[in-house]
Amino acid sequence: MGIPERKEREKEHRREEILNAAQGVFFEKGLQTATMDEIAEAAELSKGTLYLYYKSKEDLYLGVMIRGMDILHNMFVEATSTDEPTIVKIKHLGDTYYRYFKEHRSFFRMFNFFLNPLLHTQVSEEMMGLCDSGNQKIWKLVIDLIQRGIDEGDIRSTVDPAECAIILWSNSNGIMMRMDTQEEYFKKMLGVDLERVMQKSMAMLFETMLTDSARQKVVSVS
Amino acid sequence: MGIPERKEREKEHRREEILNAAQGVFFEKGLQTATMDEIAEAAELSKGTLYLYYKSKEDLYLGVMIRGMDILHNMFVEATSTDEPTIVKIKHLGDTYYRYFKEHRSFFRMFNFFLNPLLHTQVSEEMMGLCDSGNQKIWKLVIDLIQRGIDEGDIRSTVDPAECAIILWSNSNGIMMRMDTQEEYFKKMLGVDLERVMQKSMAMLFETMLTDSARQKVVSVS
Amino acid sequence: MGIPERKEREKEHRREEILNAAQGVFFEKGLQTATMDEIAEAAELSKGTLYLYYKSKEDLYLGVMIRGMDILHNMFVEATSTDEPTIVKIKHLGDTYYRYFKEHRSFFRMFNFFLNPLLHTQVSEEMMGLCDSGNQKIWKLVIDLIQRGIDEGDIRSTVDPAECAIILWSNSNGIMMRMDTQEEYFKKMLGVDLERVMQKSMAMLFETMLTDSARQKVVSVS
Amino acid sequence: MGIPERKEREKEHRREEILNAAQGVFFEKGLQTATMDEIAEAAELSKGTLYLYYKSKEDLYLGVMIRGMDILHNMFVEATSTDEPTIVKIKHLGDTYYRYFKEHRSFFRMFNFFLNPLLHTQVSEEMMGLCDSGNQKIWKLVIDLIQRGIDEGDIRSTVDPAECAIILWSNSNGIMMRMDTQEEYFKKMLGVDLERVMQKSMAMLFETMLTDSARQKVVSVS
DNA sequence: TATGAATGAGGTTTCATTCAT
DNA sequence: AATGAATGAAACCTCATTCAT
Repeated sequence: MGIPERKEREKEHRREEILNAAQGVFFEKGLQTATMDEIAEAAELSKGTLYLYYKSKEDLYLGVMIRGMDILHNMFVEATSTDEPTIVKIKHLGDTYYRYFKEHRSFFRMFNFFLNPLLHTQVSEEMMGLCDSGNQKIWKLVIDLIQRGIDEGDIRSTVDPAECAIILWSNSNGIMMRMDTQEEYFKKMLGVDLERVMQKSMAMLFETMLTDSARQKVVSVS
Repeated sequence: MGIPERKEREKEHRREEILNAAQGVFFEKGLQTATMDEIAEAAELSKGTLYLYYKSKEDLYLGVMIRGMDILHNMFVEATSTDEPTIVKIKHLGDTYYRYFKEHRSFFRMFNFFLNPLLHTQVSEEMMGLCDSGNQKIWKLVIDLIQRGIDEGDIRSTVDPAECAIILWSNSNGIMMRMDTQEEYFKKMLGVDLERVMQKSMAMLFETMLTDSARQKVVSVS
Repeated sequence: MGIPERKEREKEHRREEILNAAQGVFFEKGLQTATMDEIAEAAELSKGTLYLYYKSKEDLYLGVMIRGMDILHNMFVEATSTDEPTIVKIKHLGDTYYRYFKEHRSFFRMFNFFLNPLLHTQVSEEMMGLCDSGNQKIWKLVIDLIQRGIDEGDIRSTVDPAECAIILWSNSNGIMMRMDTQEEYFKKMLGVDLERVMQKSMAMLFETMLTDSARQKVVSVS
Repeated sequence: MGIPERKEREKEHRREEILNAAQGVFFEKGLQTATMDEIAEAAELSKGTLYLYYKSKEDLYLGVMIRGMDILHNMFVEATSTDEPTIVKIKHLGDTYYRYFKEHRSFFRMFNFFLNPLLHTQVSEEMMGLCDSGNQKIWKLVIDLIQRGIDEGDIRSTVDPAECAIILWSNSNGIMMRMDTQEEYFKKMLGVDLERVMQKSMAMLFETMLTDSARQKVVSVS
């Protein structure tokens, strides 16, 4: 009794070790450039063994990406585990996503990279399922919070919480992608400081969602 | 008399034919999966000839992408070549970008794909220069129009036109990227119609930029 | 017990098989004309496997060449493992090199071909190291023997053994290169028998090195 | 009358220009690495035109090489156009060849490179003929001079002049080839100064050829 | 005569994946 | 469970030579 459990634990442990190795390689090289040889070497395992635990290179990539999603989720949970007003928490979510971008740039990149469907043709369904549910968890957290903002009267009742979440995310994510790869270019070409742009646009979007009564609270807080 | 000119025309024509072939292949397969063999076959030319006209696969890719940028630019020019009020033209730009997304999806994808710098290491400087200038032309057009909106008193003078353009674009582009690959998914998972989201978010952003006096004009127009 | 050893043996065996195949192709076609496809086919292996064992075509070439150097070294060792007088052994070295030229012509060619540094840019450092040390071993053997000839009073003490070795080799090697490619040509054009030329020139060089006392020994021997 | 001659002159002039261009490229890159494109560009002509004047890249290579042979021949003629004793002239030939090696290194290399028959499969018969006759002219000059040395009683009558020429050339050429590519290597590995080796070996060979009476002349001269 | 566009076979090398052990 | 040798298709690119104009 307990032997299969131990085996299971060991297997899980090995999966994590492989993921550690893959993470290092993917961070440095990206999906296309990374090779299974490099990952195997980093994991101090044979290439064959990798395939024992993950069905394809892309599955491995997704495995790492899911880690990144978990990190973001945890950061979101933490950011909203205070006893501040909901409206402030929502603001914190935005800040937190920006912090995620800054501190976990490689995960941010992986995530955006993988949105391109042409680039993952070998993903297994299981992995895709895991990925979806991780994704969903995050959206749910954000949407629920916005809903609560509505319920509490700080966000206009005309706002659809899911739509709102998407807008906030699309906007900030879009700018961050530019920050990631073209911050200099925008600075030179248009004389624009992307970080400031993001702050302003987020503020702008926030404000349009707030009820009149909420606006004053936020002003006094920030 | 005119022989070198004809030669030049023929050469340009051949470049276009190659681009046609490449476009078909890239649209279907993407940069990574497409092969020079396929493009050569589609162009009914030898592979060597391709390299006579374009220095690398990535240059060819950029060549196609620049077509897409030209198309967008032309659509923008057309959309603003009316005698409507500036503020309405700005609104049209947004609609036009959405139409571009709908009607020239593959170009839209190429463009977003190429923003990832990891994926183009073989681009020639000339081609990159062409690409940059095409890009710049579009930004300039949008920014100039916003500036005019400010000058005419319809857009708040506190708005920075470049920042404003970036915000509008980031937001719409971000949502379109989701529409492109995950429209169904968002519908199922969150019950959200992304198209509606985009319309709403654009409207929202627009509104925050308008001066009080302008708001009434727009309302009466739309 | 013994399993890793057997694996190692098999691996070494495979390396040898590949070298066998490469040798055949290089002998026939030379470095430039030989293709990895041909070698792979000759080895009845996939091209990829070749690269598993050798890093480049040039490494493979060096691998074959090192065989040739080993053969020559062994012939030299054998030629000097008699109990004849040193001075006679030195003479035997010359004869042996000529026999090497006759019996291992292709190796002789490879060796001379590879002296041109323009033609090998892809050689790995390991392989180059092996090559150098093989080369050195041969020079050492010759030089040591000449030194011994000096010590024993048969070769003049004014002779520098390394210089002497170089002179002997340059001379014979130079003539052999002509024999290899232009024996007929010299016969027709100048009525000269290159083989005889080589014998004579070697004899001439030998004689100038000998001490007076040694000359009589050699005369009585040959 | 005169028009065909002028045409012929112009054609010859164009051939020379092409050769100038080819020489520059071959000197820098060697036969294998040089491309017809580079040569065409250097010649400010189209690639097609090159083939109008020379049948193949290798013919072009030979064309350049023949220039080098002419240079050497001229240097030899000049070196022997004095009123010094024949035996001194012969010595001068050796020095001249060394000067050729030093001052026209690229020609020296071309010449030795082209001795490898595997590397010229596309040479036309005409070109090969030109090459042979240039070669022959040089050998003849040397051999004739040696013969004169014999006739004048300075070189032993047992010496065959052609054989002697070959020996002298093989020896010096062999050492020069090492000097060209491995001078450092020999210095480090064996502590040998190749230049000194060459001087010594040449001196040694000379001496063995001289009659007793001639030896004293040389001593007094050098 | 001169052009230069077109060819196309061939070059080496890479790497995700499989499978016998 | 783990290995790692083997695969083989495909990748991008080059370049001597030809030929229609």
